[in-house]
Amino acid sequence: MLTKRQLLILKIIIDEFIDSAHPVGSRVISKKDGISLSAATIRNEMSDLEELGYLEKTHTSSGRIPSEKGYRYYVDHIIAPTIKSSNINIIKHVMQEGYFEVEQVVQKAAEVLSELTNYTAIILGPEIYDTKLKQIQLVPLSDHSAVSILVTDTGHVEHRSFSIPFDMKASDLEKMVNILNDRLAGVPILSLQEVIQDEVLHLMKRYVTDFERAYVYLSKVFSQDQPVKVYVGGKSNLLLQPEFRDVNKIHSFLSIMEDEQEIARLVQTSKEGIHVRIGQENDIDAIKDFSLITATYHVHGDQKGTIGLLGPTRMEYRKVITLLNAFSSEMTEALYLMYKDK
Amino acid sequence: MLTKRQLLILKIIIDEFIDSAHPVGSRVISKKDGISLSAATIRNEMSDLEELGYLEKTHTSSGRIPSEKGYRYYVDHIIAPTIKSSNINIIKHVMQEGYFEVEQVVQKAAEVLSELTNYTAIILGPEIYDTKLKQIQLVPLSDHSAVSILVTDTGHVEHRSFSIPFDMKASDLEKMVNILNDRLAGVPILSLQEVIQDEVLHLMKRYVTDFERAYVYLSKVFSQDQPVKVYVGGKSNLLLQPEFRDVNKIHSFLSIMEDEQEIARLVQTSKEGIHVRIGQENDIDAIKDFSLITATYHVHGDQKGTIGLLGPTRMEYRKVITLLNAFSSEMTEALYLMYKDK
DNA sequence: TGTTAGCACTCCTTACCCTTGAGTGCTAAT
DNA sequence: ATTAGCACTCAAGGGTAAGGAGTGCTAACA
Repeated sequence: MLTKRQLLILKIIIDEFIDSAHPVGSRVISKKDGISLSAATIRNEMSDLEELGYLEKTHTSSGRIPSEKGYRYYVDHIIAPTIKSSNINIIKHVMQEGYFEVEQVVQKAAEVLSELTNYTAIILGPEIYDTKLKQIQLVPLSDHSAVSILVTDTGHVEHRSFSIPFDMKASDLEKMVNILNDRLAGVPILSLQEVIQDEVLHLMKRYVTDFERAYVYLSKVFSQDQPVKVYVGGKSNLLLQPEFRDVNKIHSFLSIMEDEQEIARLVQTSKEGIHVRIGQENDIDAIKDFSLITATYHVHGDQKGTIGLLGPTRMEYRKVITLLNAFSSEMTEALYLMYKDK
Repeated sequence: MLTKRQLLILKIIIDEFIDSAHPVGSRVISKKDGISLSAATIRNEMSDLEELGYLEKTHTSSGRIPSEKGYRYYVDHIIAPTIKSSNINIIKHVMQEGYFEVEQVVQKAAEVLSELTNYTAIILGPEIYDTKLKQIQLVPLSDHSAVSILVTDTGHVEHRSFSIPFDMKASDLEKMVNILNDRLAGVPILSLQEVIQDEVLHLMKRYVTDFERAYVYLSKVFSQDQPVKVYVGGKSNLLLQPEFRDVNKIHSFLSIMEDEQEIARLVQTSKEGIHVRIGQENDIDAIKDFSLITATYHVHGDQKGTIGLLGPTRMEYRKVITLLNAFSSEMTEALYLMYKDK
């Protein structure tokens, strides 16, 4: 257990390092307001804190920088109790500007979030666990091609073009769509394939000539190729941080950011609420010297989305956590208003 | 007019510099195959070429690097005659893997193109000049909200959610959509607004109660917010080039790449075929020390798209032009096959 | 007249040394 | 328990010297 004084010194060092990115020396601390100790005393305390694993040195005679354990302690015990979900007006304002699409809200949130922090914002669109099919539409484009359109009860639209076998009758196609609409409306998106197999295929067999081949074409419509949508804001913002003086680091970082599904895996979490992952705590090697803070938001009660900020381990934890808290609830509210009568 | 020997030397210097990114000295050239001149002679020629504006020095006693005028000459007179649109098999293979969406073809092309060159690929989706409206659909989600869906004759789908005024009758809404479909099917997307104003509004006035307010809501559906779709592949690839040793350059480059509409403006051109823009020739300041090579491709004869590669002025012009030629025709063919019966 | 060898000169790059300053750890005094 | 003092360490920056790549010019040569 740390003494009150060690705690204070640890806090000062981390705050200072977060601000300046330079190792913090004993003299700087001794001059701080609220500190009436000499540099020598501070040095002793710092030496103890290093032995306990909360601080590190970059070389023998350098000042101290926080270790990951230090950051962890800082997040869990020093700032956590002081954070309150502040309802910043700007955010409320931005989030409720009368958008009509989830996409817009989420994209805007990512941009604003990144701008406010200079870190990279990553937002996962609402998951589709609980969305249900509202309607299937089929728009013929020509004799041999058509677009199929799926609409969910949340207003999300998926579409896909496909070819129609040469000898297939238009009337059969129509029958298929009718059957599908009749049977599939209200079915959760994730169960579509299953319900089709169990309940719809035998019906189609009865009414539709040559249905097997037709189904091969239609089934493409139901294959989800993109499980979650990923929105990223301010990739280049993060590169302003002094941590990126090294060009190789920039490149490896950007390579990761090009793979959306990798990003999704990175951010995804089962936990509710705020989740802080510091350095090595991250699952993916490539960002083991970054910190990632995520929060969840909700649409319509059941659908969950994730909103996160990726920055250097030397991150403004307090600010980011406060912001994420605010965004999480504002987004939930904005999306609730959008769907309140659906 | 350059002598044959000057031409040869200019070509060697540019080829060498493209390859190594280092200034080229007279000795290196004198040792090349096909050169039986001493370094001193080469030096005289180089001096002349510099005076003519085709070469530059980085400092008084350095080797030569090509000037932009040099690159321009190289592109126009040295390599241009030797380029033939090679039908590389890999490209054909990649481009015709049985995609069903334009999006997929274009996105894939951007990725492959960047991978083959280590430059950044930028592709503008087919322009909508000539696409026509196929159908408008309205899917009600609840009493007070609905999704409207526009399908074009090329299978492109646009959609938008909107709220329904509380006191509006469902039957009125249906009437509106019927009128719209009846009158707008086959109308070019770009003329939609106009045709609505001229031909549709007075019809609606007759049949639909309180149509003015309804129209306010519906009109949102017809506003194009994204004129062209932009696909980018391999942003980070380009950063591997030695030109990016300077971190500031990286940052300014990435900032540009975040603004899709800026990119679109950058790449857009009215010219058909291959178009090479070297350094200062580019419209936008931010990339005045890059080169941009673009080619056009076609969908369905009339729609035009642009496909481009952005790299350092020290670009592998020959390779890129050959590749773009090949991709341009392969994409045109792949997209033609997709739509041949529409 | 075109080509070439030779040489002095320029400038970049790298290595090395030296100095400076920030910071530590330890000891002894308070 | 705290602090002043001091020796020590290391990074960063400036200055200089050596090495090397390359040029331009001159004079000789074919």
